[in-house]
Amino acid sequence: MIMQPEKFFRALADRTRLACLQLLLQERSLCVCELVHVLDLPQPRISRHLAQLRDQGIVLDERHGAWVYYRLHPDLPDWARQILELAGRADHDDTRTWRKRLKTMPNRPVACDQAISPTPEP
Amino acid sequence: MIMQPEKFFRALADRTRLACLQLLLQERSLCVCELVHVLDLPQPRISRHLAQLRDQGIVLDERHGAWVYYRLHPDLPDWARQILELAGRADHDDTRTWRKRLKTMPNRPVACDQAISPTPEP
DNA sequence: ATCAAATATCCGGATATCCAGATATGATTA
DNA sequence: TAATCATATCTGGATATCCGGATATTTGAT
Repeated sequence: MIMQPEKFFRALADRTRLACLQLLLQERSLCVCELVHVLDLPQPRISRHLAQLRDQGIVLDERHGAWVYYRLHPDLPDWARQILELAGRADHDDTRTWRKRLKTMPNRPVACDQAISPTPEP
Repeated sequence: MIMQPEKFFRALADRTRLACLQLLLQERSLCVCELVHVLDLPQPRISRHLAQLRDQGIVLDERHGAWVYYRLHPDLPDWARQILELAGRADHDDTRTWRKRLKTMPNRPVACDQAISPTPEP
């Protein structure tokens, strides 16, 4: 897979996409509803941007039942990952806020590489 | 100076600007006509993009006689510099080509931090 | 088969971006 | 002062991008 810096930067040049990618860098994989909750943005907007990232080979999606989990594409070149990392450090405040919201998300589905079935209620 | 990653990425999301910045990272400072020669692009286009980068605090301009020399803004945060560095490594072929063109540029003006006066013809 | 949840896509419209070409400004030289 | 080189800006038009809201689609449960 070829990944030109110019294209990659264009992908990062949007609030929503940048936020999604930084979250995906930290948490191994997230489903759409988690991103919607954490970022507090309309679902179609998240989906649209994720589709864009998928089409560019930046993220990968994987369906598990009703949920679709996204993660950084395994073949994403190192330089691209490192750029994300640097950006994450630059707006550290945001990422910390997001992390907190993720932890307290109600009815959060389980991670896709841990199980398939939805959250069992106690 | 505040520099948000999103804004910075937007600045890099253009062929012309990205090329200028990578050149400025390698060569300490360059004037418009050098960039025009190396990148082989119309002068107004280079000027326009440099102005954009200046307005965002990414580069700094300094007039020396008829020439205007640009360089990366000294206050540009480290993370931003490192991102440029990584991008430069990613399209190494381009940067090498540019470097060669710069070396062979005819009537190249002297660097702004070495002298002020225009190129003395032998 | 029906319903609801999770996700994806379509449709307009508003806005931003990029460019080429013309022209203006500023500096140097004759 | 006139001419010229280096650089900057303006103008309009083509294209891209982003968004909200409506609507499909897919899936799991009843």
